[in-house]
Amino acid sequence: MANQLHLSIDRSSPVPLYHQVVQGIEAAIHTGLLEPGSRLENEIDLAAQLNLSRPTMRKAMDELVRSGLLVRKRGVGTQVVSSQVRRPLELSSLYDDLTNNGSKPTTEVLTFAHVEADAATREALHLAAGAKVYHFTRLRKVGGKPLALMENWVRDDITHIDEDLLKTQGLYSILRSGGVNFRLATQRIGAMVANDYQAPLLETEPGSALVTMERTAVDDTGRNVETGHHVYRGDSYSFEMTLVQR
Amino acid sequence: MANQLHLSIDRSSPVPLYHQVVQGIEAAIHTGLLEPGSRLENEIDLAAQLNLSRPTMRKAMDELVRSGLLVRKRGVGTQVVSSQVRRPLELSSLYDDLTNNGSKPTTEVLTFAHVEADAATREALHLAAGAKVYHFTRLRKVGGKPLALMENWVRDDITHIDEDLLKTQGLYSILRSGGVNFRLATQRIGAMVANDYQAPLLETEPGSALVTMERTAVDDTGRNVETGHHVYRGDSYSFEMTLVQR
DNA sequence: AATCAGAGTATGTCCTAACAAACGGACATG
DNA sequence: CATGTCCGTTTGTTAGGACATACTCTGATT
Repeated sequence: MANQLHLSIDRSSPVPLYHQVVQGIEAAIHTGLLEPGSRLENEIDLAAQLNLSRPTMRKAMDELVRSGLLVRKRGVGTQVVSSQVRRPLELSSLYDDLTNNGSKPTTEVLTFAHVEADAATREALHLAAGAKVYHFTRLRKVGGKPLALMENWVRDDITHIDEDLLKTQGLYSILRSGGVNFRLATQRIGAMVANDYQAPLLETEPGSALVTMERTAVDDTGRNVETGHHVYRGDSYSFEMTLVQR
Repeated sequence: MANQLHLSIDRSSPVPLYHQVVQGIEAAIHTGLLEPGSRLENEIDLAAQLNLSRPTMRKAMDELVRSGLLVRKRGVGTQVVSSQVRRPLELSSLYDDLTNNGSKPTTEVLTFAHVEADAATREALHLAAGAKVYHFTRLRKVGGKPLALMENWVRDDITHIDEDLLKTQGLYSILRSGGVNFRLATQRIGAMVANDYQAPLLETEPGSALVTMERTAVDDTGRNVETGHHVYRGDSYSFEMTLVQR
């Protein structure tokens, strides 16, 4: 039970100590060194072994508990959560998701415009009347098979966007390059049936099931940077997430 | 700018100080006392005003940042980012959601059985061959209108469950009364079209859009307590959540 | 006048220290 | 034998201090 996890802590690294611990324990869990259900040593001993203070050790474990990898119980100890914990739903775009999975997505830009924002967009992005936005629709395919139809509105005072850029990069990657630090996003997931416009583009039948997602993303300065309305083929996409009780 | 938030901290309360601060600031934001975009005073002054140490104040603000209500920036300060931040997706059941919203849901129990678990269920709940589970399907209505069709499998070594109980209480409420402390859940959200079995029950047409959700919930001892497959009417239900970049 | 350096400010990280509360098992008691 | 009480263990909460780092603004220099 006294699982010896020999992590190496680099005090000269710019990476905070607690985060090094997080990465170390995550790695130990994923490589199977720490088995699901096994108990960790207590915080104080672990901290002593790594020459860290208890608060630092605790902060690391806090993160792991939050992300659902560990479970703590007062008076008992801390153990690795059993079962196969999936990647929690993070602030990432579809493009990120797919490239992380090893697929190679392609993007077609169906429409692209730099126009005055309509009322709904102004509301979503908190813009004043007369402000302009980039408005475009894209079709994303994986392995030649269409997967998602995406319509987005992006404020134009962040970075320049054009059609060529959108073909080669995900939207979030472009915005991050433009200096945007995303902090949070609100999204809503639902369902609809494909209409006559969507069906041929997604190479499916009108009346087939689609997953819908509406999302608005906010950056660290509080600006609502982007809002979008996406639909995914219901037979090949679903949202998977891990919820952690706080 | 120096927004005086006169919170009252009760040191004799069993509620931790940092959590009292969280609740106080949350309340201030929701009542509009703290406006979106406004800057808070710095951590040290706030802590001093409430007679708290900086770590305690910081822990409170950490939680608010995690939940997406505040945004911090080194060298600058902390500000309210709110806008219309919705309730994040928590580990709650539909019944909880609805009762919290003031609606009055009713539940019909369509089938109920105490049976040996099939292979898929044994895998989902990590049960040994021959173990028995409660298996039941329920139809949930709000205002007389059907909203969700739910099929669940629950291990039987937790608490007794019967049909009458399910009519009057949500499943999670029953399990919590049985001593289960939920810690995390993995869920997957997708879409499908209603089939001939689902459509009449949900009082909709075959071929209309449904939101699907599969969920497996884990308690604090690492047991997979419950797994379920739910479908919701796409025209009246969607999942809303706030994602926070860590 | 434009640019760069530095002071000031606020959050970020890390430490030592202490007490509280819950859990589980051992032990004593009826 | 059953039940309740005590105690050691482990996490939970809180304090107070120190230094690091990033950002903003101002003043000095070119």
